[in-house]
Amino acid sequence: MLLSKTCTYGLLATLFVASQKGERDYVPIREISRQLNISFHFLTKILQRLTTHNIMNSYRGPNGGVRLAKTPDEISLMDIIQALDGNKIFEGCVLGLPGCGESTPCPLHQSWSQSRDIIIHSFMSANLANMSQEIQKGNLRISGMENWFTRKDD
Amino acid sequence: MLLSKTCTYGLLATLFVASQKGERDYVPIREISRQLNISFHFLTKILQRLTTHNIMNSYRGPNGGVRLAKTPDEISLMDIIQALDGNKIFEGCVLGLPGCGESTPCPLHQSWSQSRDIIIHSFMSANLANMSQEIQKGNLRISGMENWFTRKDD
DNA sequence: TATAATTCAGACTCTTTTATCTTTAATTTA
DNA sequence: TAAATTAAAGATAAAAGAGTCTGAATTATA
Ligand code: FES
Ligand code: FES
Repeated sequence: MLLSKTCTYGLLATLFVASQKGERDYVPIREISRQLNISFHFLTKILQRLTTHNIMNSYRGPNGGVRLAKTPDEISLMDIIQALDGNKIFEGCVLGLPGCGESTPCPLHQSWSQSRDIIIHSFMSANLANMSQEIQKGNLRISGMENWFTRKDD
Repeated sequence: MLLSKTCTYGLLATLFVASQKGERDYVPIREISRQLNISFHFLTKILQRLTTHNIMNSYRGPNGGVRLAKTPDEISLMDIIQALDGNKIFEGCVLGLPGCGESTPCPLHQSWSQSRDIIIHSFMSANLANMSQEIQKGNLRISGMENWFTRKDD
């Protein structure tokens, strides 16, 4: 897998928060958990990390929850991925050899570095503003059909 | 990580075997282990799986070891990757959502499917014949500098 | 036939990831 | 102040991946 579970959950949750309409300030984690069918406690930990990375703000107590720490156009998917998975996915040799570069290429370096650049560029240029618009229009989905059923709370 | 450790070890070992010169039939796993600095027993299991997938032939006893089951141009890197990591890497949504396609795209589908196609094409078109030539010429490396030191046998 | 070299097979341990459970702290509201 | 709501924090457990260990089976060679 390119992205860890932690990372995909973080991405989905952030996209969910970004695409929330309405005047309320904070979105409760429990609601995100239910809508996206992600374990509440697990999601809490993930969002805590996003909070410490200054991608989210959190607030405790009634009407509390999380919200974006910046405007949606200032947050790229790459920011979230790096906060949760680090950049070990994008740097380093795909075969695990020490070092990665044109000077000492492994057999996959040529094709991989090309693909990698495309992926990195995509993740950096994709920000929450663009995507949340499309999500609100219904052109993009951030959940499967499992949330047609309700998740049992944990 | 895109590829598991199992998979990268399998790729390196296969490339090593393919780039062996000489008239001997089988390459002992212990020698591959030493040259590539991979745990012998772990590598043994990996090569067993490649044997059952008809990528390698094995032979027991003195002068035994493994060899390619087909000619190098008949084995692509994709064959090895699929034998060891399956195709779950290449199929399915990068965000873990059920299903992946143009009809129900997730926010990363556009960029990911493009990158994915490039990667798949690279892995399918790269065969052992091409690569072992380059390795023998010294243009490609299949190990880091750790094999400048000897690995303690396990 | 005895011995050494080698793969095969399975159980086992260790580590990381993923997930759950419980308690604590902060905040609002009545 | 008391009660309810919510995130924070930590302990624990389950699952998967990575790696180790031991013994058995096969084969060549002396
Ligand atoms: S050296 Fe292997 S991917 Fe660059
Ligand atoms: S739907 Fe997510 S990658 Fe295709």
